[in-house]
Amino acid sequence: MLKADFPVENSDPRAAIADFFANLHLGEISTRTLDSLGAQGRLLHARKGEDIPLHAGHDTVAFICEGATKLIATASRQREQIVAFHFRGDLVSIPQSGEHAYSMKALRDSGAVLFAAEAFLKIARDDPGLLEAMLIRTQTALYRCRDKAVALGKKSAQERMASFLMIMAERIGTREGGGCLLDLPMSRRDIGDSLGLTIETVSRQIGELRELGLAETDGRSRIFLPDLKTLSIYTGHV
Amino acid sequence: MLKADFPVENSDPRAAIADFFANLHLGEISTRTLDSLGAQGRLLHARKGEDIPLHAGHDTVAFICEGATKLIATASRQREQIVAFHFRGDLVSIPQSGEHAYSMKALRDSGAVLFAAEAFLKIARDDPGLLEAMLIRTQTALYRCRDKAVALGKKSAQERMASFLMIMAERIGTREGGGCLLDLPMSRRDIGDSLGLTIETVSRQIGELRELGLAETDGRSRIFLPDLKTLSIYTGHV
DNA sequence: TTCGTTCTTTGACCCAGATCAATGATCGTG
DNA sequence: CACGATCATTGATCTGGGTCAAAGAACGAA
Repeated sequence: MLKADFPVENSDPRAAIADFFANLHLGEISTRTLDSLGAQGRLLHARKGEDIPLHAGHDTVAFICEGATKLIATASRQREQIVAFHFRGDLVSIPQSGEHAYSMKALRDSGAVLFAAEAFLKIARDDPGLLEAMLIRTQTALYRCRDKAVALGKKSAQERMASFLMIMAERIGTREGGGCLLDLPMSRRDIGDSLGLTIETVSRQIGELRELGLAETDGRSRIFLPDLKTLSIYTGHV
Repeated sequence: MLKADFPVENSDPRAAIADFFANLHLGEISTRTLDSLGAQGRLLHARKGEDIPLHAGHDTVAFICEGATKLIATASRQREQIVAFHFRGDLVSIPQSGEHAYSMKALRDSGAVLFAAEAFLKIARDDPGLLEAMLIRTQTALYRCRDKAVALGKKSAQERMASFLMIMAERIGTREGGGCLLDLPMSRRDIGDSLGLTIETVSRQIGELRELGLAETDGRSRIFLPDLKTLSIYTGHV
């Protein structure tokens, strides 16, 4: 099991990769491709809060095998925009150079397989299925990022909060009675840094949704959404 | 010539596609792939301000052959977030269904070849080079979108304006003396809808940059940036 | 060139959400 | 299970950029 014995810094990634593909509907994977990926990938585990070190000097491709992570773009000291959250089964690509510096941190104990993007692409070049899977995943990431841009550019604090909860409900929620139960791995600060808001505003917006009967909180991380239908009205979509 | 006789709604896209690949360093393209693309693609021209109709009911892939376009996500009536600007040589993928409705408009007289994403992918599946080109382009779009998310989430109006000008300088600017000359195809409203600001704020920020000696305007569209180095300090990056 | 329309600039004022400041809840640890 | 540290909530106040309003430029058409 991936989570068995932290901290593990390096072991054979082949099994993790096979698992990743087998469980996550990324389609068939040939033994040859698996061997190549196993040889190039670096499996590593990070405890909650720890940094997941990216390939220095190279673009990185990461498979998230287990846990939950945040991808952070640092605009300048003390201004960190969370660009995406990732969960089990997500595939992330991170540029080395560009406008901003990126880093990745574990929100829970997490496992990931990292590749230098170049090496990964070299393998994918010989396996159209892998290349296509990668393309589809990248498109999904792009579409999500565009949605985030709309939220950050055009939505009120309440709309952002409602959208965030709806997205999380879809990605990691569990149906519970008529509603949806969330166990959020990220802090209020993380939510704020993702939505372009402060922790205080996040807290106030959750408070308002609570008063509207659309969210029930339990501790720091559990949120129950009794009525997704009504909540969706508050997202500011058409 | 693409711009010869507007409005042209449909003609053989094969030549346009060949041109697109030949001029824009998308690598080699086989005759077979070109034939397939030619058979599936819809070449269309749009005058300044016109809508570029996307495939209804399908995800769309678009090659921008000529001109300049904006990709708009509509959150709700009267709230349009411009998700990206595209120029000659850009490759755009647009989802049909998702959180928001997307549309594409020409900022100048423009030519584009459109594909139903499914049909395009089917062709690309037999041409790993094309698939890889598509992947690279999609990654570029993702990286740009993340930069936009950082701007929208964490930057002040002035920083967004400076970043915008720097990005445009890189994409469509022409070096002129020690500085850079821009002929922006988009209106102040477009800039505002792209940066999450109002036209008034955009105008005021340009005014401030003018007073700082970092921008000289001439008419609505021409902006000369005499000192990119200093301007970059105002972008809010590290 | 002139006219009319549309786009841009500038000014006055306002508000959503940031900032500052406590207080209260939660949870990991010994 | 009690302590300390971190995280979340709530309240008071401030401000960057939005909104409203009115000139003033720029461009297209005739």
